[in-house]
This record gives sequence, structure tokens and C-alpha cells, in this order.
Amino acid sequence: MAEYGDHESSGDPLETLRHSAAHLLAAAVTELYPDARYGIGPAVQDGFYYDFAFSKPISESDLPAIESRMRKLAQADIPFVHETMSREQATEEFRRRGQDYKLELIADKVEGDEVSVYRTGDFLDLCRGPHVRSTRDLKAFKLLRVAGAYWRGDEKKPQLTRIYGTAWPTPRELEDYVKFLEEAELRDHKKLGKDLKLFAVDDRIGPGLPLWLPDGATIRRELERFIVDEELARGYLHVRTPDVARLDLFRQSGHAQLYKEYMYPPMTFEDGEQLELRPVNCPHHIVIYQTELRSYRDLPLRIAEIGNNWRYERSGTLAGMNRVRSFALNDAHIFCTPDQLMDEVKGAIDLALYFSRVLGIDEFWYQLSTRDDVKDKWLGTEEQWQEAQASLAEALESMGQQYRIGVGEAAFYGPKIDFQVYDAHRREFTNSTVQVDFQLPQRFDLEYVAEDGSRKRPVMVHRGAAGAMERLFSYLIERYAGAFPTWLHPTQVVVAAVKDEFNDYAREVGERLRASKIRVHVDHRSERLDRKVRDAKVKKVPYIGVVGGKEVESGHVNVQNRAGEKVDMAVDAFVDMISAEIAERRRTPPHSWGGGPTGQRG
RNA sequence: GCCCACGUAGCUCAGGCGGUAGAGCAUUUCCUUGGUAAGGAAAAGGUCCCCGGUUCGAAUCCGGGCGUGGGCUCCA
Repeated sequence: MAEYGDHESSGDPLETLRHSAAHLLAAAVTELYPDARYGIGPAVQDGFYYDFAFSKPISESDLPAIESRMRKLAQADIPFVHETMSREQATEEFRRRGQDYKLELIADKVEGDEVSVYRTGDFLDLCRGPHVRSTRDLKAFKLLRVAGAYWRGDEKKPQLTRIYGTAWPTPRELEDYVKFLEEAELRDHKKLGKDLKLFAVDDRIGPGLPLWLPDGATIRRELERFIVDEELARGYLHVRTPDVARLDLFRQSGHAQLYKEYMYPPMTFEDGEQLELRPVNCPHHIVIYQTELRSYRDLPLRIAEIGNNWRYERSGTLAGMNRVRSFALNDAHIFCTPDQLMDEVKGAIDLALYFSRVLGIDEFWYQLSTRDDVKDKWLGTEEQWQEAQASLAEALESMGQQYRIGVGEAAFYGPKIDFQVYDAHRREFTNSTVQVDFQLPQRFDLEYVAEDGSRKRPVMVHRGAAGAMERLFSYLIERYAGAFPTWLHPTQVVVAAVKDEFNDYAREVGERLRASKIRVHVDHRSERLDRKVRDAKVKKVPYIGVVGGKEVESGHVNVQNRAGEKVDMAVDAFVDMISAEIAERRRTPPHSWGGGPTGQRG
């Protein structure tokens, strides 16, 4: 969270521009709403925002007026003037203006007696800068939306009105950005999920509980097969466990205490039985570990499951398939000795990298999430945390991976590595994660028999290599804009005859494809070819096989790929080509005529 | 949960300052047999999100819910 001081000596001219645009916004707002108090206004990715307390609420319909006032001020060529004041003088200045948020910042954030401020005409802001020379340097900006935001990111503090905007060096770049936003809208998984009939949400089922429609379920099945097969090949043992357990299990794990706000209320029966929908899979897997006495020879034991988790997320946080209240996690718990920990962490990272490569997750970065100093948030000793954090960092470093540290973002039982990815709107979210846990083994008194016959405590690694199926799906929809690689696409081929009299041949071609387990739809409607091709293209089907007199004659099929290129080929050759593409889970077909997934934004 | 916006046929949306609603696409039927992104016609389809209130009368105004979207907080 950018606050006073975050922008000191920032050398990035674009950031300077955007930060200056934020000042311009605040200057315009204070002119139009003299009693508005302003909070903070930093540059952010692609733009800027400023937080205000208005005496009466404003809405997006007020933005055009504010924006035109900004333009007026921009044209007025008002210089950004840097001044230094004494703490006393600055306090007096902001008190006179009734800017109590600024007074709070001076009191809490400014060290020493010198306070750096910027003046833009009548507008005065606590700020270290730097800024552009004059408001006139701000030539391309646009206000986007209003949103509520808690003062200093604390939901117990008052909620301010945040106005978001975007700013660019030139109008041309602003236009490009606006165009990007429009294109992102078209890739949005909520829109495509509906258009392509991949999933649905319905009030009667409930918020955050999407339905997987047949085509969406097909994609999920393919993903799950891929994931499970790969994990089996890497020595994971796949299990199946129920979605509920006795509440006591979660008391023992600590979730009932530390994770309560996200858990569904327990189901209580007349005989006193209390069952709980599980928010995580770990306790079930731990119980599996404990079904027999384990030897060091059994370790590492990698127990995996695509398990359903139930978390009652706050209503305002739900979003399509990306954030839901019931999801299936590609989860695994690795029980190992401390000596094996490093290799297991590396193995988990390697698996996540492999999944990313195959699925086309090309852009991501790592965050090492560590604990902060708030003692009662975390289980375990400082030493254990240090040790675990060091293991994760070392694993990443030894694999030559760069990472960022997120202080205070760990799980309550241990630090973790998160793989952060972006959606179509460049919003960041966690897709997969690797977490070290010294706590649960202790809470459940896990042990194994060591070489010398003594009982020892294993270490646990939690990892979600491909993340939650729902979130992964939302990512993939946006990544491919619905034009999934052939192996994932719900309909791999549409066969269409040029007229009804060739429908029999079309069906025959369909059968031959189906015999090779290719998902094919024979479009035998009495429609013109144009229409059938269009409908297949709208569905982003990878291959359209057209048949008519010529093809019946030669035993061929005329194939059009997504790029619109056409090739005439024997049916067997077509089957072989697609089969190979599917078997290798190719992202782009090998032949020169392309047809691969739509590229990423750019 | 909080802030702002939105909620009219399966979908995308018009309309309506109070007199129970329209289009295009999709669906169904009929006609059309057409070589690579929308052939033609007809029919059917709506408690205008829900519950209250004001009113002779509410989809429209007011209040309260619920849901969706964008943020905040949180997170796979």
C-alpha cells in the first residue's frame, strides 16, 4: 500500500506522471467540493487513485464534471511547487484546511521536523514527490470509477471514496489502454463462461456456487486427468476423502479456532453429532497417514486428491469462477523427514512449473509469504518459522527463481510460496502454492519409525500445484479467450456437409474421429455451410471438417483451422494429426497453417 | 461484511417523469439444398429480481431484502 514516503526519489517518469495526475484529481475535487477531505493518492499499475471523504456520497455520474475540471486545471499550466515546512507550520496549514487525514499522516508517518509538501495553485498536499513540472504536462488521463476504500487499509477505520483514473504520456497511449480494457472485457471468463455455456450461476443454488455445464465439465475432466496422471507418475498417491468430518477434527487441526470466520456452521444432529464441511483437505490426509505406523522407508509419502473445500467467503469478494465458496483443490500433502524437505519443496515447484508450461501459464512470479510480528496470528515457534522460511527461499534460489517477499501473508501454520498470475484485466491472484508446515504434525502427533527404531516427527508440505479447478478454469478461459488448445476444447472437431445429401458421409467421418476418442460434433442441420462454419467459429472449435462431393469422391475432408486456413486431407491423416496433437497436449499445432491458441495480450 | 453502480424474454439490450411491455439473436415449425463467419417466413416466449408502502392503479415512485459487477478488506 503506497503511503507517504513511498514515492521518494522514484525515477520512473510514468509513475511521476500518474502521481501528479492524482494531485490534479485532488485539486479538482477540492475545488468542486470544498469540504472534501483527502487521504492518499498514489500511482498504481496503469494509473492512479485518490481517496476522499465527501460530506455526501458521490457516484460515477459525478466523474465527468471532476474530469473536466481537471482538464481546465491542466490547461491553466499550474506549476507543481515543492516546499519544505516545519512540522508545526505544516500542521497549521492542514489544520486550517480541515485536512485531518493529512494531520494524522504528519503525526504518524513524518519523521523529524521537516515536512515536504507540494503546492498546485491553491491545492496543498503532503508529499515527497517528485512531480511533473506543471499541470500542463498531464495530457492524457481519464477517470474510471469510484470505489470504497478503508482509510489506511483498515476495515475498522472509516471508509473513504476512492476515485480511480488512468494516465499516460500521450493521448495515443491512453487510447490503447482504453482499447485494452475493452478487449479484456471480451476475454472476461464470466462473459465467455456464459456465451460458451461453460458454467452458470443461479440464485437458487447460491452465490459462489457455480454449476459446471457439460462443456465446462469436459474441460475440467481433461484437466483432472492430466493432473492426476502426472502426479501418479511423480510418485503421488491419489486418494478420495469425504467433504465433511466431525467438528472435533478441525478443533484438533486448529481451523475451528483460527479459520472459523470462513467455515460453514457445523451440522448438529439430534444425537449430538457435529459434522463440519471441510475448509481444507489436510486433516483428512493426516488421518490417512495415521492409518498405519509409518517407517522412514515410507517417506516421503505424498498423498494427493482433487478435494472439495468449502469456505464461506465474504459476499463482496466472490467473483465468477475465480473466487467461489466451494472449490476443488489440486491438493497434496507430503509427509517427509526434515532432510527430505528441500527436495520435496523443489519437486513441488518443479511440478507447478511443468503444469504451467503445458497449460500455457507463461506469465507469473513467485511470492515468498512470511509471518509478521503479530504473535497470536501464527502457530509455532519463531525458530520453526525461520527454518521453514529459509527452506523455501533456498529452494527457490537453488532453482534460479526470482521472488518477492510478502510479509504477514503466510498461512497461520507456516510460510508459503505463492505463484502469482494475472487475469485478463491484469489483476493478480494466487494460482498455486507450496507451504511448509511444522504445526499440524505436532497437533496430530504424527510420527514415523526412524532407522534407529526411535519415533520421529515428520514435516508436512502442503501444495496446490495447479491450484483450484475453478480458479484455474477462470484463468484458462481468459488466457485463451475461449479458444482452448485442442486437447482441452470441449468440441475438437465440427464436421459439416455442404448440403444434406452428404450428411451420411459427414456422419461417417464423425464416426471415424469418434473411434479415436476425438470429441466431434456432426452438424447435420439443413443450414447453409456458411451458417454451420460460423456457428463452429463462434464456439472457437479448433477444426472444422467440410465435406461435399469432392470429399466423398476422394475419401477426404477439407479442414479449416482457427486461423481460417484450409487444407484438404485424407480422413485417416486428419485423425492422426489431431490424435497426435491431443496426445502431446500441444498448445499450437505443428503444421505451418497455425490455428493455435490466441496469443496473449500485446 | 463495507462503498458505488446495476438487475426488463435463454442472451444482448430498448422503453417507461404511474394506466400490467418491445427489438435483434437463440428456440420451435415450415420453406430453402446452399463449398467455408449469420438464407427466408411464421410461432412461441416476460409474476419487468423479491417483499412491503404510497396510489383508483406500481415494471415505473418510496423503503427493505436478494443477486451481479467494480473496488476495499480477505484469499485457492
